[in-house]
Amino acid sequence: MARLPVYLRALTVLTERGVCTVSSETLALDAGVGPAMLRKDLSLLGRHGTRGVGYDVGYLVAEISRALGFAQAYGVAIVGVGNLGHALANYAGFTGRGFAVRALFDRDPTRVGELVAGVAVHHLDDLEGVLSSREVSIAVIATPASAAQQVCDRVVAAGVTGILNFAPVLLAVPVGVELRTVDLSLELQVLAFYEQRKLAGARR
Amino acid sequence: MARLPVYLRALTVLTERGVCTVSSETLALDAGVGPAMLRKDLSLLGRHGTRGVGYDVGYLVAEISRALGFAQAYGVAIVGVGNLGHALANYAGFTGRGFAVRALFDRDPTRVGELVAGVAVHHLDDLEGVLSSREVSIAVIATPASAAQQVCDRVVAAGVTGILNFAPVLLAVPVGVELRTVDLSLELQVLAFYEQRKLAGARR
DNA sequence: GCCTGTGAATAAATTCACAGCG
DNA sequence: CGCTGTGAATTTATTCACAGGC
Repeated sequence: MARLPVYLRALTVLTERGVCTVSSETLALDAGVGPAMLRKDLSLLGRHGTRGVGYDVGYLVAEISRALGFAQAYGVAIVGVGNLGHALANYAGFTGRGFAVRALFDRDPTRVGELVAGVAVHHLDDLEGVLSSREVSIAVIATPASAAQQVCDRVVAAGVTGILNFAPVLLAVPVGVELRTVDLSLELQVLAFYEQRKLAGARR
Repeated sequence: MARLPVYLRALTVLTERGVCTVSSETLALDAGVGPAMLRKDLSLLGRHGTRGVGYDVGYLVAEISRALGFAQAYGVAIVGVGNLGHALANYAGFTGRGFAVRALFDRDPTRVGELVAGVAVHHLDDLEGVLSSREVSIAVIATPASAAQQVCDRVVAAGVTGILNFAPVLLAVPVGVELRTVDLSLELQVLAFYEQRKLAGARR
C-alpha cells in the first residue's frame, strides 16, 4: 500500500510530540484520509489496535517499518549528479530511513572524484565495476531523458531490482524489476489543469 | 485527468520523429496504458480520431495542450533555493511547457541577489511585495518541512491558487487552492516495500 | 462507552466487446 | 477491413455501519 509511508510520517511526528496512543480518527486526520480507510489499511498488517483505546504509537511505527522492509538498510546508487542528483544525495529522508547512498555516478569527467554528501562520484563507465563491489539493490536515475533507458538497462544488468526514475520518459524494465517514475513537470501540468478550470469557471 | 501529460509527452516524441498519425494501440504502448483506456480518456476531450486511421498527432498535441491550460503561460514562484530549489529552477520541463519561473525566495540572506536560471533570489521577508508585482498563480515549496506550512499560508494570502509541495508534511490549504505534494523519500519507501516482498518470497 | 476490525454496500476506475464510420 | 467511440461488465478502491472486545 502506497499510504503506509504517509502513516509512518504522521506517527513519527506524534512520537516526537510524546504521544503514546492514538485513535484511528486522529491519525486519519493527520494523514489526510478517512478513519475507515486507515483502519482497513492497518488491519491488513494484522491486529494492532486496542478496542476502546486506539493504537500504540511506538508499536505501530515498528510494525509499519517492518512491513516496508526497513529491517535491513537498502543500498542506493544515484546516477546523474546534476542539480537533482545533488538534492537527492543530500535529502535527509533517504539516509534517515533505512537507505544508504553507496554510489554516485556521472558522465561528466570533471565531476568524478567530487564528494557529495560524503560519497565519491564515479564515472559512468565504471558503473558495473563499482556496483559489483557494493551492495546496491535500488538505483535512482537522475540523468537527462536521453540517457535514462541506457542507464536503466545497465543497472538492471548489474543486479539492481528497484528503480526510481526522475527522467521524463517511460522506461522499459524486465519483469521482476520494480520501477517508479516521478516526473516533476508532470505535477506542475496537473496544477495548470486545475488553474485553467478555475479560469473557465470564472468566465462562465 | 492525471494521464494527459503522459500522453502529451509521448506525442511530443512522435512529433520529433516526424510521425503524423498514430493508432490508439501504438500510443497506448508508448504511454504505458491499455488501448481502451487511452481511447476513453481522449474521447472525453471530444472526438478527435479518424476511424479506420487513428489520431492526428499535431492536432492531438494542440487539443491536450489546450485542455491542460497551456494557452497562457503560468507564473511560478519557487520558495527555498537549496539543492532541490536549484534543480527545479533549472528543470527544462518547467520553462519549456507553458511555465515561467518569475520569482525565487530563500530565508538565507547570503543567497539573496544570486541569479538562478536567470532569475534573482529575493529574501523570504519580501515575499508579499515581490509576488504582488509579478503575475504568479503557482508556488513551488522546496523548503524544509518545518517552514512549509508558514510559507504555504503566506503565498496563499498573497493570491497563489496552486501549490506544488516537496516538503514531507501534510499541508492545510483553504478550499479553492489546489495542492499537490511530492515526497521523494516516500517513493523510495514504496520501492523498499517491493524489495522486501521479493526477499520474503525467496525465503518461502 | 468507546474504538477497533470487518463484511456489506457503494462508488470509482478499468477493461471488454462491439456497433458504426471512414 | 481497421480503428474509433462507447455502453455494459468487471474489477478495484473506498465508505458505511455495526458486531465484538476492552
